[in-house]
Amino acid sequence: MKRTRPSAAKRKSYKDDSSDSDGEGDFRGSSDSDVPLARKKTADSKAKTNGSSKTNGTNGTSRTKAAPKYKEDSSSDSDAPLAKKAASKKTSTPTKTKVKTEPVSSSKSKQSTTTIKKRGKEDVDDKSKIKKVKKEEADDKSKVKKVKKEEDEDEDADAWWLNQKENEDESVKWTSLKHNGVYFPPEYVPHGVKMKYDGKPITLAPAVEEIAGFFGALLFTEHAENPTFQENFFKDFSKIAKAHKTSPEITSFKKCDFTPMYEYYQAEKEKRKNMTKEQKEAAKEEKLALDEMYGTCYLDGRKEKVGNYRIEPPGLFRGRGKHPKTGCLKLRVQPEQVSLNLSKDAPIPKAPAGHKWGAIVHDDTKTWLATWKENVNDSTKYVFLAAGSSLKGQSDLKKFETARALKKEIDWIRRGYMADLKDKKMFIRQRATAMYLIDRLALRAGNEKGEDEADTVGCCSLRFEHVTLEKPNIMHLDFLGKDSIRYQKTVEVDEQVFKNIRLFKREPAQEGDDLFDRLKTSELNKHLQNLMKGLTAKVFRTYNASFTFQDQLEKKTPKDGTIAEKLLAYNRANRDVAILCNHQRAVSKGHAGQIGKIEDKVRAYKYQRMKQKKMILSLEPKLKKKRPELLEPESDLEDDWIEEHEAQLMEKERERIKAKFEKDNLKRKENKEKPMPAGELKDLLKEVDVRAKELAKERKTGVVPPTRGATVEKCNAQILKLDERIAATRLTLTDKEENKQTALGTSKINYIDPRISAAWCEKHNVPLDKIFTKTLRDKFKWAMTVDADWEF
DNA sequence: GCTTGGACTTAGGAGGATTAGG
DNA sequence: CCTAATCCTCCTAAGTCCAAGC
Repeated sequence: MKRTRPSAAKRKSYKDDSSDSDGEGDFRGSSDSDVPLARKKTADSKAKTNGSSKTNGTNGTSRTKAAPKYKEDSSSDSDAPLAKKAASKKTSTPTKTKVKTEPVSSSKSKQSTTTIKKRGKEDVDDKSKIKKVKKEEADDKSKVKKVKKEEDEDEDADAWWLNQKENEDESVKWTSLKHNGVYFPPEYVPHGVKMKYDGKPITLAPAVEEIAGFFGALLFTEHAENPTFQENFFKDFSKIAKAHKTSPEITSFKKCDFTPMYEYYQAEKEKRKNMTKEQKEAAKEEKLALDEMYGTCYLDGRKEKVGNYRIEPPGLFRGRGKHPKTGCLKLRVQPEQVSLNLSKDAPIPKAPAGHKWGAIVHDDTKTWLATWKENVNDSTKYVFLAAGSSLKGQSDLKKFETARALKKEIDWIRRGYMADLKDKKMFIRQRATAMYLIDRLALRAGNEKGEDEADTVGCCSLRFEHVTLEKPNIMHLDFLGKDSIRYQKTVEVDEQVFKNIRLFKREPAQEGDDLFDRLKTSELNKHLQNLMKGLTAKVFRTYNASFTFQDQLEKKTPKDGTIAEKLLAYNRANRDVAILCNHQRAVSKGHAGQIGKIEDKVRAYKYQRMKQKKMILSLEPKLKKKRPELLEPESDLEDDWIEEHEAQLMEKERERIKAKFEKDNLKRKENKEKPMPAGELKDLLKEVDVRAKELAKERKTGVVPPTRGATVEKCNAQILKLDERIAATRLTLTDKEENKQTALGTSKINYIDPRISAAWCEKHNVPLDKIFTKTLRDKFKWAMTVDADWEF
């Protein structure tokens, strides 16, 4: 069942579209829609949605709890917790979106600006454009250059992008398809390790042991600690245990102790790590053999890679966020459940011994090779071709061509929805407002979701509690999006958008009610299709991502920079896109430590700089007046730290001397010379002690006597060098900090037209493999033949 | 029409492989 | 050379969108 809006049925009765031609006036009371408790979701879940930002979470729960049931809409503007955010206000063009999330975000507001500022100039004939697109589309395709012959000579026949046939029936995906079926995970091999129940080891039948093992392997992970996960797991586990008549019967999760199994699997892991070279080699061989057998197929006579040919092994369903079914047992898939798709003339692969295939179909309008139903969510699983296959490549190309088509239409489309923001019909207003958000903020469409899924939203499914307003036109968004990733941004929106959202948030404003209460993604997409063939909500994401990337890349690339500098620019442009699309990753567990290390490095440089400065003063005391900056203490350099740092330096020095001494002696031995006496080493080490004392004295007096051969000039040069190093290290520091929770991969793989990257590499002489891994080069091979001047 | 589910893209994390740094 | 950090691949969940089915 769908998790339809609580008031879905009632909605009609009091908010019928036919009655709202009078615009804002129709938002009347009818407070009867009582929201099911199930709706009591909060946005603060999901540990990985960065604890740091959690603290200032302005989302629904806290405020709605306290807020009066029917508050004046104005109250939402002046909510206390938001007040301080006003600092983020920007007095700039209304369309500029200032995104304010984590510490550093200046770059991203820049990009939004550019995305936006082009609009509004040309005035165009709306309808005639549509026709034009088609023609241009065809032109663009022919522009794709002939392959410069490269390593792939014999693969020329595989270069589907060279002979793209026009007007081909798009629904037919292949004329011939042959493959070897799918690979099933090996049967379970019992290990006999006993879990404990009520403190005592308990014997389990293999089928039960296997499931206990699933949980045991996850012990001490977030999943195993999650109560929902435990509950779902235990329900399935105890049922199976009961069917196998364990004694005693397993009835209480609390009495279960899976640690023996946990330890067993840990040991297995360790074993795997310590495999000998030969064993590793053998494992590789095995994998290669499987790849050959199942990983390849023939599509229209061409050899192509299959993606996920392994049937998913049984295990515990690991739903993300607050998935109600997380922890449920995912059963082993039997061949009888699996259907294969191949051509009529293709030999039918043999099913595993003693088994039969569920069905054999010959559907040339489908790209899947195999499919089955999964038991937890009753969803369909597929085996598809790999990302580098022609089929995937073609749809990738099509996707980006649609996004490019949007680029040509975007101006009038934007003008259109901006005008619609004031439409009398509430439905149209909501639609326009949603389009605005999807376009400007790159939100996802936001389909309705079922009750037995995690409560996450996209644009059309936003609820009141996800949006708060702050006068004059600031909007705070805080909700869980796909994969329960938190979307938390503060943006400046168009005045009319602000007014509309305030209007949508009017009574009966209750937590749980939809912001866009009469808009569905299907209707939105239908409208988009009318504006442009192939246009759907997700195209805006693709378009904005690729456009932003190209734009930023152009601006950031230093024309005469080194490759490394250019790559930095590339990654920064990439990051802008990732931030736009809210692609996040968990902050790695070592992050804080790594930052600390780099900070220490900066401090070490500062320490050296301090020494140099003082040395200058010893050389030339007069400079105290002329260059007072020499007297200024370095920031962030505490006495305690210096002392410790020096101790470390000395310790390192001693280590170094010892190592060198031993190495020298080894050499002498080889040369049949006498080893140096141990006394020699002692003397060397004594020098270090002397140096340590000197340093202690310098610390006390603050005077650093010049080293041999030191001059003011040399010291100045040193200081300059240190300045540079400090700046550079600081840069990596901010870079790292900014990157810690931003994942660049997703946008690179799915949103950024690879031809932009290919052209850029060509233009700036950057080797392709610096930006695309082998798999990505393979996935994007259709895009690698563009000229340096290709434009998205 | 409206719902349901099929088919395909998009998503982050796990864990192994590789590279960098000490 | 060894270890830690980073990169890359695999895995499968979770979206989007559309068309079938009522």
